[in-house]
Amino acid sequence: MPELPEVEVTRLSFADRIAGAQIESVCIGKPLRWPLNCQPEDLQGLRVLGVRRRGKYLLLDLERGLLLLHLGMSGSLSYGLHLPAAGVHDHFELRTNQGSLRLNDPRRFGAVVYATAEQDAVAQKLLDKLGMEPLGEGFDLQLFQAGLARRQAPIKQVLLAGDLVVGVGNIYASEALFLAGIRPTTRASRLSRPRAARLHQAIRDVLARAVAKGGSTLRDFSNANGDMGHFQLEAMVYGRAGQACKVCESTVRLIRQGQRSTFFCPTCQKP
DNA sequence: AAAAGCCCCTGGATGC
DNA sequence: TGCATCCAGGGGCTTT
Repeated sequence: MPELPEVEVTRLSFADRIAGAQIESVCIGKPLRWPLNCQPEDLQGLRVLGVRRRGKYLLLDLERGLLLLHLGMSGSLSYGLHLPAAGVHDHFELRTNQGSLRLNDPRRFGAVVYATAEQDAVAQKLLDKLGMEPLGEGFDLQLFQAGLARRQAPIKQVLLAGDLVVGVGNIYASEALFLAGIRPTTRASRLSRPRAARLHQAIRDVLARAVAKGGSTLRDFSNANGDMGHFQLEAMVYGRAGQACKVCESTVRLIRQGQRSTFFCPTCQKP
């Protein structure tokens, strides 16, 4: 499910309302990807200072330490004063005096992990390997070009790896490569600097537009208010195998790369 | 170091 | 209707 746009849209949908809240209790459901790394009672009484995002992680800053939330493939958050009764796929709930934050995640690839600080071992293990943030100032073109130059893997898989640039998942990798006119199978190191620059811009553009559209809702994504996204309607290639390219009318193709689907237009996207 | 495969888990769609 | 198979927005770990 959630790539950078969906995570950011989720953050924006509840960050203001949870800021300053005091944690009253914490409920745990079935195990997620990793253990919470503290006792639920340890969080009682702490204030939530704010919510940041790093890649596909949400970072809840607490007055002591922070919670790292990851939505995995099927996770979504809901936030409100009166949430409906918890269901079988609700696996974490933070109850505060300003509302409850609840994680629903059928596949349980998501995670909620407590770290005492961003520098502690638990947080660093998860955050240290993350690449540049594509939105904002830190997405340096020269570093991006240099990073691509030393990778022999297909460009699609370099984007998905997340150690060069974060947040680009399976939907937006296909979409960004379409916008840049680059075939997903092209080896990253073979891209000319102008083409790499075009991809750099395409990544920024597609992610920013997706955030503006509330993200993509393929089956069940919604933000913490339950609102669905609309960007999937604007996808140029993702999910459109066999259909006509919206630009040139060639048939959009589907291939497998690293056990994931990749969509591209054989005419608009050059090797 | 980098790349490729496997695996975690549940549910929906499709095919027989 | 029932059952098997495949597929899904991620990414850590192990092996080459």
